[in-house]
Amino acid sequence: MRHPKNEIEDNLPSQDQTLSPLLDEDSGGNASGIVLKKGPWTSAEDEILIEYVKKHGEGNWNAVQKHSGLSRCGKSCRLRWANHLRPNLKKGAFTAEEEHLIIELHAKMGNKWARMAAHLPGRTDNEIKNYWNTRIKRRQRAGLPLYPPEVCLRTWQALQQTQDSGGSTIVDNDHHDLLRANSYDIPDVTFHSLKPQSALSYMPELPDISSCMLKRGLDSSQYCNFMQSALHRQKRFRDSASLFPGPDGSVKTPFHQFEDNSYSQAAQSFGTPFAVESNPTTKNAMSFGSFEGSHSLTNGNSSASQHSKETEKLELPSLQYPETDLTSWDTTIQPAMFESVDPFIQSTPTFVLQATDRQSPCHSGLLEALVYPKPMGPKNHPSDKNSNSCSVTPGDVTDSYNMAASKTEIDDYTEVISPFGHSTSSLFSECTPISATGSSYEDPTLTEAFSGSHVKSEPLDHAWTPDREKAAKSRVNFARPDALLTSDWHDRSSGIVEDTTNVTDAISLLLGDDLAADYEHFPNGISTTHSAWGLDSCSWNNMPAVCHMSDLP
DNA sequence: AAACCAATCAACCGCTAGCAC
DNA sequence: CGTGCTAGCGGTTGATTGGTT
Repeated sequence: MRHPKNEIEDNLPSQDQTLSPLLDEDSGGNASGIVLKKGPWTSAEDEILIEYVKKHGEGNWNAVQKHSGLSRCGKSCRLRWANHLRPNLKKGAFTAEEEHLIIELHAKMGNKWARMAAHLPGRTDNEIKNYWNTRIKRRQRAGLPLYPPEVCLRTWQALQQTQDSGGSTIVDNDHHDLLRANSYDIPDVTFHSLKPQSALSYMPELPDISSCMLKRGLDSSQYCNFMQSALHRQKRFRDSASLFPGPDGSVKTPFHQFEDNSYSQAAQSFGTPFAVESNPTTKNAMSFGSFEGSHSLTNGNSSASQHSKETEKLELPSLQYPETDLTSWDTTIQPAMFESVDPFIQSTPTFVLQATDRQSPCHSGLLEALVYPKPMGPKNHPSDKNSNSCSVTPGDVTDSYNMAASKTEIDDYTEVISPFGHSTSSLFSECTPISATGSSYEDPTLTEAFSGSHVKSEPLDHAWTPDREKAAKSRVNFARPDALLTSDWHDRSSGIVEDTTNVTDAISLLLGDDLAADYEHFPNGISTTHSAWGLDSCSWNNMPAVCHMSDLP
């Protein structure tokens, strides 16, 4: 207890306590006219409650006051017992394992604190909730993504697995509904590849992911700016496509993978009307609040009718799954994270398969969201510009695009800026462990660098050891977008990624061709040089298991 | 030393699902 | 089926603490 004032009152609540302003006015009183106390509990009250529960057991909380004389409402008693008095409660800070588990669980469940608490023995929903809210604040300030990238990827992979297990790219209605309940209302989009063998119908469930990522990683203007800019680039590129005719006269541009209507559909798939209006001058004309009918920003708890105000609330929901999908995590998250033999490699690399084979823009969207986490929070002040290479604001991005109207011009940029104001190099390092010396994903120095101010960093809770480093090197780091595009892991994925232009196309679609062009500068798409991206450090991937997801009920 | 600010935590509030009647 | 009660959940508030200026 942190209320010494009350600790002094070591006995039953005094009269002036019960008459204090903390008195429960509305529940106040009860049938017997006893005024119920509110506010901090005293140790004396605790003892009474403990005694009561010993005698009568848990439950029937409203009877506590009746039987024990405790001037507390049943609700308050239940809460006090559940959060502080019941046995086997674990006190103290969360361990690294617990924190990691919370992150995983939250990625899957969202703000289902009670359900999360069920997976953390000795912890209460309140504790977890407080921890998470603190974490949100911290990471917002630091401009860090809420989830480690690999969590997003695993979630995405699990999602894909769920879809694929249905034998169709079209998600079953139930799942679809569940996802939609937490996503923007984004129409399914069918993309047609020019290549007959890869013609596909892509029904992106990604919106759930992307919307979540958006919700947590991008603010509306940034995202809209980016999408508008990207789509504008695509359109512009298409318009000038004759400049790059292919051998058969077709044009190998990312955009030409899509039919014209797909263009606007693609934009619509992001819940925006701006695809049709590709004029960049309208870039700020919309906000997330204009997503009519969308209720996803509210964590899926609000009806579609509650829209405007609530959608503006800062809500950082999850890559939510129906809990029935826990099984899908068994084969994806748990082994990849916790076991030395990485089943990510053993299993079907769903993520890459879909991302590449289908040249899915939505994959790029996920990748995009993963690698372009928006520096959230109010501390995007000008000083940030000086902190590191994150030197362009979202608004500047569009400008940078305009300035970089040609590939040649782009080549002059030594540091290509992501649509969200990150350099292409920094954006990766922002998402991934950076230093070979063991700096974690939550490296405080990074935190400071990104935020431009000193903030409390996330705990360096993932101790790095040489053994872990070795183990990490033996596997693909899925936290790293580049890892998805490189390594012999590709070869295991049925050679699907042999044509890296496909990947580039997908990325190009999202990033815009100029950024993708920069992307192409890297061997195999993105640098495979471990040191360049800090692949040596992989703390998140080496978290020991608290429990396997397969053990979860 | 004082003022200020952010972080943390305990507790409350409103809402809802489940259940019994 | 409707009503009332209870337990539980998630969001929010407010007190306290600790760090910084």
